[in-house]
Amino acid sequence: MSLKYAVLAALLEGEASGYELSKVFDVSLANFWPSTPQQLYRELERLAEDGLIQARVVQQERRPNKRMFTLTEAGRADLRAFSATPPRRPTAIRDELLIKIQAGDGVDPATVRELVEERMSWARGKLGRYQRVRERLLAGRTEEEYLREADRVGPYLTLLAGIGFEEENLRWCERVLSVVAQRAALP
Amino acid sequence: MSLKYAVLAALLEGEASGYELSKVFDVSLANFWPSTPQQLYRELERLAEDGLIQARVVQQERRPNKRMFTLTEAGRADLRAFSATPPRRPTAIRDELLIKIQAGDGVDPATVRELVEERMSWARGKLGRYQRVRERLLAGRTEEEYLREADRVGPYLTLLAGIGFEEENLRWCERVLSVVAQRAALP
DNA sequence: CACACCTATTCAAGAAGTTGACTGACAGAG
DNA sequence: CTCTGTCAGTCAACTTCTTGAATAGGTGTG
Repeated sequence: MSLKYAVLAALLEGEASGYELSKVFDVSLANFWPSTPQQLYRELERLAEDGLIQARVVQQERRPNKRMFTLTEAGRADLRAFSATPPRRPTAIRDELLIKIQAGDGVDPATVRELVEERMSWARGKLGRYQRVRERLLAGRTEEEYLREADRVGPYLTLLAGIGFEEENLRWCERVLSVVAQRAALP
Repeated sequence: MSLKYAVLAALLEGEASGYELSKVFDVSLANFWPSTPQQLYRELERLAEDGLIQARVVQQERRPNKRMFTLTEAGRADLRAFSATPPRRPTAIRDELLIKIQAGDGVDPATVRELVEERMSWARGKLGRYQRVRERLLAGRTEEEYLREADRVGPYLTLLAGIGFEEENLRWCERVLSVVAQRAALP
C-alpha cells in the first residue's frame, strides 16, 4: 500500500523512467522502503491507470524506448494527503543478523565475529554512499545554508535518518564484538 | 524463510505455545522480525512437520486446550547452522513516516510536528518496555556481572540493538523538529 | 450486570513481494 | 572478437503476508 506513496514521493524529484526509479530506490529510498524493479513496474502501471502519474513514451535511437513518468496534480494531492496523516503501521525492521545473534550463543565466537565484521564493513560502505549523496545535496553550501535555502528538505532529513541508522548500527556492532571477545576470554 | 529461525530462536527460551510466542514476538522479537499470530501458527505447523520442533497438547480446564512446542535436537542443529552463516539478504526497514517526511515539504509544519511527536512518544514507550525487559534479564546484577555469568547473551545483545535503535530514532526526531521549526520561522 | 478484553487457535481470501528467465542492442575491457 | 555490463523493460509462477472473521468460555471494569 505504501510503495505507492514511496513511488509518488520519488517522482517529486522530477520525471523518471521505471528503470531510473529502480536505481533511485536502490541507493536512496531503499533505506526505508526496499522494493524490486518488478514491484516498481507494476506499481507504475497501476498509478498511471489511476491517473496519479502520467506516462510519456520516449523514442530512443540506440536504446530501447522508455516511458517517462510525471506526477499529475491528482498524484500530488494524494501524496500530500498521505503525508499529512499518521502512519497506520509501525516501523518494521527485518534483520537476519539479529536472529543469528539472538541464537548466537551456540556458535563459536570467531564465526560470530566474522558475521559482525561483515555487517560493519557493509554499514561503512552504505555510510560512504550516503555521505556522497549528502555532498551532492549540499552542493558546496554549509548545512545551515542548505536548510535555509533549499526548496525541499524532506530528502535531506530522510538521508540523515539513514546515516544515523548506520552509525548506530556500527556502534552496536562494536558493542557485540567487545562482549563476545570478553566472553571468549573466560573459562 | 527467516521467520522459521526467529521461531526456533524464540524456543531457545524454553517450551511455549503459539499464543505465548505471539506475545513474545510482540514485545521482544517484534523489534527485528515482526509477524502476526497467523504467520506463527502456520510456521509452527511446518516446523513440527519437519521435525524441528515437538508438539504436546495440554488439556486445560477452563481454557481452550493448547499445544506446547519444544525444540528438537534437529531444530537446535538447524538453528546453529543458520546462525553461523552470513545473512543472504540485507536489513530491510519499512517506515511509513520516512515517506511522509520525504514528501513532507508540501505539508504544513504543524502537522509534520504532530506526526513526529507521535513517533517520539511511541519510541519512548518502546524504550520503557525495553528497559523493563532489561531489568528482568539483569535480575539485580550489574551488566558486567550478567555478561560474565549468564548462559546466553544473545537476547541481551538484540535488546541493546532495539534500545539503540529507538534512541537513535528519538535523536533523529529531535533533529527533524528543529529543522522544521527553523524553516517555519522563515519567510 | 453489561460489555469488553483475554486465552488459544483456525480459516479463507486477497494483496504484496520474490525469483528467475527472456529480449535485444550497444559500449567498453581484455 | 568475445565477454561482461548497462539500458529498459516484460512475463510467469510462486511464496509470503495481511486482513478479517469465527469460536467460546472466562475474567476484569465501570
